Amino acid sequence: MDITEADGRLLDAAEALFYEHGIQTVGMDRIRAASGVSLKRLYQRFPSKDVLVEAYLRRRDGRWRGALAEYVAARPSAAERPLAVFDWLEEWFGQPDFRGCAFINAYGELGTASPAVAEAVRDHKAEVLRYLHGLVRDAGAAEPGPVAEQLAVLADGAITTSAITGTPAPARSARQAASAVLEAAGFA
Amino acid sequence: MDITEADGRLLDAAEALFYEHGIQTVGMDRIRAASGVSLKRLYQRFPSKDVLVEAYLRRRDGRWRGALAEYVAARPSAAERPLAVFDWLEEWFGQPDFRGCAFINAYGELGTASPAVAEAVRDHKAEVLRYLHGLVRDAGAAEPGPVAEQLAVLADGAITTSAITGTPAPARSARQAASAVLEAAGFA
DNA sequence: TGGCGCGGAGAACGATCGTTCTCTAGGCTA
DNA sequence: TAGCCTAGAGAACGATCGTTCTCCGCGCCA
Repeated sequence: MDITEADGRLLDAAEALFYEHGIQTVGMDRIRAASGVSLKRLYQRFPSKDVLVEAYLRRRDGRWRGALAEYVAARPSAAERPLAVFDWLEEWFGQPDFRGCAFINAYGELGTASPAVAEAVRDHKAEVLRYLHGLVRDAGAAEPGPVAEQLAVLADGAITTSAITGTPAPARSARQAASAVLEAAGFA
Repeated sequence: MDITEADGRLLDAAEALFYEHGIQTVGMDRIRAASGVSLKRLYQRFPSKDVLVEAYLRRRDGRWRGALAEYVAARPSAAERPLAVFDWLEEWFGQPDFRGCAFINAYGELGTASPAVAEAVRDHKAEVLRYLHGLVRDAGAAEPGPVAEQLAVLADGAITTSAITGTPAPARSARQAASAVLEAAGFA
């Protein structure tokens, strides 16, 4: 097993365990067991749990936004792409391992204690907002900023509400609200 | 110090510490120190940390919804009360100790591990939705259900977005989106 | 006044955690 | 083949946590 494979297995195990059970309840030894990578190697690649947690968040950020962007980009017209975000959310919410936003969860758990985690979470949310801003702009909005911010609020609200209630329905509520927001902003 | 005072001091200390630092990072001994109640008494009143956590969440639920309802009820006309919710949120977000939704944070941390916590969180969100439903109904909506769900999503989104970005601005975004939702539902 | 029970302070206990250390086996080089 | 470097398995260590126990002093009742 070379180093890149070990990194991948470690991050895969960390992501699965941290996301499902929270960060503090998952010990390093559990990640070793799930990944099959020895503890020595683990600490060679990620010198502390904090570093591993930040790496987990940053890799998940890239994958998450990549999957969203890929789904949305498949829509032929730019006008329907902002609402497509909420269709993607609904699919995500229906997956059995869905447990809310990894970043919001991490922030609630460690936002006070770990500046690195807090920054990774803020970066993620900023990137999502930037992405929504582009979608809204390309859909033809004169002033995309306020609309993008409203869509970001709706997306975060849908994620947390769905996580707690256990149903994908909030995605549809958020989509309907987003539709009202877009209509009020002047483009249907 | 009698029992009701000890309970109050314990719950005050637990609420301040759990909300600010998260639940797992705060030990029972820290709650003892902050409350001035001996460890023996603490365990007499709350036989385990889980019980204390649930009590913290349930008391906070009542206080939080009470404060919101009091603020909103001061609005003279029922029609403006749904939007007043977001004015209250904005005031809350501006307070220095604001750190997001205690229930979402607790759910992210312990939702998998503690069924009692998960249930308390779900109960809180259900009560908030019920409250919003009443506001929307009293404002004159023919079908208040979908509108109330959209407002609930907006409120949760505003709370988490504000917690992470550190500004009260998402309350205004959510308010504007709520206004669009209400307008689209037929009552301006 | 003398014994008794309750409450407080804090030590103690067992478990767990993040992190490091030890020991050993195996593969590469000369 | 002999020596050495690496890596893995897992013990070990120090800290912390939830929870319980010990010890002591103070107030109450006969």
